Amino acid sequence: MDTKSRIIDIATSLFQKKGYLGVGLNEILKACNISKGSLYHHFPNGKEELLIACLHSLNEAITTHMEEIFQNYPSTQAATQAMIEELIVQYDRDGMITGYTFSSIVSEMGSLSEPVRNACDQSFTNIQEIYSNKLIADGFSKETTDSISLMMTASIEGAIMLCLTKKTSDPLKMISQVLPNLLNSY
Amino acid sequence: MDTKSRIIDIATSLFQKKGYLGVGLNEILKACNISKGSLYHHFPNGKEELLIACLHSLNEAITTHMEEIFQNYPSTQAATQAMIEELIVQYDRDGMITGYTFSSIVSEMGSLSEPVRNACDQSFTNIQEIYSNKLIADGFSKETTDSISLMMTASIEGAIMLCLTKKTSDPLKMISQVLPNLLNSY
DNA sequence: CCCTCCATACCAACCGGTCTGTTTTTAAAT
DNA sequence: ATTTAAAAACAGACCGGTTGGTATGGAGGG
Repeated sequence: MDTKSRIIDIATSLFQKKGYLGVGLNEILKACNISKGSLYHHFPNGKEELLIACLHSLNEAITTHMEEIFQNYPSTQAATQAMIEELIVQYDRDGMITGYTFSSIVSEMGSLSEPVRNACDQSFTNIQEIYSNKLIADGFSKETTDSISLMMTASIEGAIMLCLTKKTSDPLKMISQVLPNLLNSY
Repeated sequence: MDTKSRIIDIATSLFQKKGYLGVGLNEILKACNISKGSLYHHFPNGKEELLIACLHSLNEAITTHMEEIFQNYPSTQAATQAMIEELIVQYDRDGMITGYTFSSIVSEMGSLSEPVRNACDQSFTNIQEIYSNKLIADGFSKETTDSISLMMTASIEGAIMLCLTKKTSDPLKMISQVLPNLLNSY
């Protein structure tokens, strides 16, 4: 794997763990075993450019992974539960959730950097669209689809936040149980 | 108002806007028009002690405010919609939501400082309990109450995050429309 | 020879925090 | 009521360390 991709991968993980401001350049350099010159060769505009590259990479990883899940399950409900189950397994194993959430980035940088905010916006939109497509396939109306997909995006994101706060995967488990009720209520 | 309370108020707002690491001590000092000596007189353990004081203050403000709303409305549904409406008004006016969310703090500091994480946990628990009490009063069963109140906490928190990301209050509006469906599905 | 890639020394700015000294307030003693 | 001592509150210089970022130079392959 080439250096640039390795930097992005490692930095992505670090940013997700500790937030943008929580990670220093030196920490990234050490984790990647590279020098400052190398980093600034691949990312001439510095840390923020790296962050945006990480967000794009993360966005693609999430999208492809979710699409794979949503292809392999017959209904929105089944796919969603499988996806949440994966998040739970990952949390119980690693004590954190990488490769899905970027709330920390948004809340830190959303008001400071438009490019960063846009990248996060794009990711949320993609996620919600995956829900929407499956809901449409399930036969829901356009309006209902918009409502449910947004509710799913928001509640799962919120549940992840609650898991990190409460140091347990219970919130995600509970959401996974509640979402079917929402789907059946339409 | 005494100096210490003023520091807490101003710092709380700054922390919510820019996150913990995004605000420097000097910025706080300038905003409060005080000196470093004064700050360290009131908070001998420095920045983190100040943050925790802010979280406690915020927790109390949220709790009392929500309890007031939930007393003045007959049902969970009405109270929740009124509360979300307030959030929307505030967002459309100020472009941000202060006095409710602390996701930024959790995602930055949750894994670094146990006291901070505990303070945030306490706040989430309090919020959820306000929902729960009203739901019980509405006649929901204990189990159902736990599910719904968690769903409400998570989805509203997530919706706030989406509002900040997308720079529109639409997500909160949508959640406000969807939540009644959830309540009626039990 | 040039261009990609990397390494390192260096920089000003800022970080949170400490220290010392001064002002202001409080309260007890006369 | 006045004096006085102690304590609370505040001001600002100073500190080591770190931050993100730059400039320069070298290695290596086409």
